[in-house]
Amino acid sequence: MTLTNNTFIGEYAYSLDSKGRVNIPAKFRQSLSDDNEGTFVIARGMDACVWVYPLIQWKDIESNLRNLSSLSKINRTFVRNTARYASPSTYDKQGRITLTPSLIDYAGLDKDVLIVGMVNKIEIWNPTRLDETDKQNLEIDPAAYDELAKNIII
Amino acid sequence: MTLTNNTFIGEYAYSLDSKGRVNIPAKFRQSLSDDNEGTFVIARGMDACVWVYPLIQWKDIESNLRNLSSLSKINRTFVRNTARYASPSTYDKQGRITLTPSLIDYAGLDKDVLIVGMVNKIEIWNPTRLDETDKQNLEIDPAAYDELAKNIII
DNA sequence: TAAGATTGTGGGTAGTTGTGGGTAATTTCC
DNA sequence: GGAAATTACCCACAACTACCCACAATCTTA
Repeated sequence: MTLTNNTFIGEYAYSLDSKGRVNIPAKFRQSLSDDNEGTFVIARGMDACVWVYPLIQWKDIESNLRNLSSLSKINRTFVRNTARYASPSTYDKQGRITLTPSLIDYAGLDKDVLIVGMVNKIEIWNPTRLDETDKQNLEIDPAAYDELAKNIII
Repeated sequence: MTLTNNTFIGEYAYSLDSKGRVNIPAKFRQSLSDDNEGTFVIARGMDACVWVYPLIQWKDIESNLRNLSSLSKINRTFVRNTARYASPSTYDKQGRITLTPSLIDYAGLDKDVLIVGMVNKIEIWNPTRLDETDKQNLEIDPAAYDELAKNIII
């Protein structure tokens, strides 16, 4: 059984090897549509984790970035911050992508990593950091959830 | 794996040699379409860095500049500043382009340089200056920045 | 339950990439 | 026109990356 293309849910405990490689869960790979050519784009997450986009998702972002004129300083800063830490990575015959040292450092990744499906992208976490982030997020203002309720039904 | 043609993302720490040459990252060269004939146009960046355009991208800019009427003073200044310091540079068999002394001076480049993919162009930075610029950019209006991010980040 | 297929993990190797320097051709300047 | 400086082209090497193979654990299926 496969869900919608390029859709990722669930959580997996995998390991990062000495060469900076992590496995992409088989279910995630199966969900990838062919036009991604087995390629993801890895980038800095807004939280302390690595974001992994299917190639065609990233191309959307890229074309939006392309339309921002570099005459404006805020545009330059935004494009730089977004593109700078992003890099394409195709998975090998064993289904692994290679992370960059810079991203491993940013996310504080160690041997054990947690891979989380975020529907349209994937997150790679250091389990300890995810725990900490979770605790902080418990303090989210209930009013914020009320606001969210206007936008989504579950 | 190849991304979109003439599209550059990621960050690379390379070095400028005694002859003023810098390597163009292999991934960037692979992304270059054939009609560029291995040629870039190097120019002054709006920040304290060197901008490196693929030839055909630069041709677009040229035709845009052509359409700016010289009746307006700001147009004249802008066209002059843009065109004045620009020069083409073809990479050698090892994939390196040669920078002009004027641009090396403008960007304050030393041995260690940082090459940053900016989607439609490349930036070459002195790492120290980029750090400083990053710090200054913290003063950017967060609301305006978030508004930008909201429309682009997936 | 047993056999086969799939999946996650580790490591070796050959090709690619980044960097330095040498030499010949070209340009500049007196 | 000739010397000096600059530029373009070539070669060499070390470090790294991508690709390949191997194996154990898990899941699937008959």
